[in-house]
Amino acid sequence: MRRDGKLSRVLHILLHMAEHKGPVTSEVLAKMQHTNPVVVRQIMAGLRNQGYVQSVKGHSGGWTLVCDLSRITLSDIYTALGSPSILAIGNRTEAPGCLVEQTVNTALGQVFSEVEELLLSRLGSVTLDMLSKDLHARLVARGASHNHQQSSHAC
Amino acid sequence: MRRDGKLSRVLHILLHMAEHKGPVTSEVLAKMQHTNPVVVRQIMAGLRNQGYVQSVKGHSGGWTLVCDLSRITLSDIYTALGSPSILAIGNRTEAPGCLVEQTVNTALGQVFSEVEELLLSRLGSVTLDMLSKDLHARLVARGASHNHQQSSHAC
DNA sequence: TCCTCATGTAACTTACAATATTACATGAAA
DNA sequence: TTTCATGTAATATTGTAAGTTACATGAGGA
Repeated sequence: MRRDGKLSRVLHILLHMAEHKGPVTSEVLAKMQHTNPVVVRQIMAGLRNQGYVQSVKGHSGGWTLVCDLSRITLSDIYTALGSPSILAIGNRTEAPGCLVEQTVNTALGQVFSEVEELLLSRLGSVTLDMLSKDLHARLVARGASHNHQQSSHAC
Repeated sequence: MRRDGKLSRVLHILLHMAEHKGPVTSEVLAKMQHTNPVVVRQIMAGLRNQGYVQSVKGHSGGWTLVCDLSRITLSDIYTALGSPSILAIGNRTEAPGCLVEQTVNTALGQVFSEVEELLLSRLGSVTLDMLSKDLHARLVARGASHNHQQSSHAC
């Protein structure tokens, strides 16, 4: 099954923006992800609507972070992306009136809800700030203590 | 993303078989699920390999349960199906050397593992027997206390 | 003013995995 | 020996994420 990579992708983008002074264009972000600028804009649209980032058109335009990283959790981001489906397995509903199907779907449905709840709660316990601090620790560990302008995560 | 419905499907099949004396053909099971007999055989192959069901060819052949329902959990079934992917969201690996990507993937990876662990543990806590008892409770609740031969879950 | 840069978005194409179908082989019972 | 049923490979269909194209909008700069 094909897995939705939007969350992973947008976090990569946000961390990059946090390291960068000034706006970043969709084209730069797209190159970083080996994808298309339009895909970047589509993903970022949700974050813009929530006010987490800002986009500016024209010369020296692009995307800028406009939020406090310590106040945004991964579940906020997940929600801004439109809460894509979490589970790759699900219930069939071929015979809605069938008691057997109802039995199965109720049992599985309870398990699935519990799992989704855990996922959201775990995502809610991680802030972007925590990820950013983790990134800096990795940069130091790699010995990449140059200034950020020509930082070592060109990707 | 398209969700894998094998687990839901195979549980429906197993509960049906539990209600039925004697072998059931793939064709009957397929009609019940509004699908194709070949799909049923493919799904059931995994269960047969684990010894949970038996298949017999030719006249009055078909599928039979050959296990104690109280000793088989939903996670056993899930495993017999080949442990299909659980999560619909995942990490991208466009830039494996990138520290940003490593940071993001590590954080998400931990969450994902925890979630998968919970799912397997919850599936492991439900036996087929429990589902079967639940089904009977529903049959009684509907007032379908006729004999099982012409039971009300024709689907 | 006009040109260039950048986003905004709809429409369309591609890629891929789950499901469905076809075709034919195998083997058991009537 | 005919019929019924499974076993399985090969192929087709379908649903969805991702990628692409095309064009509109709007903000500087020459």
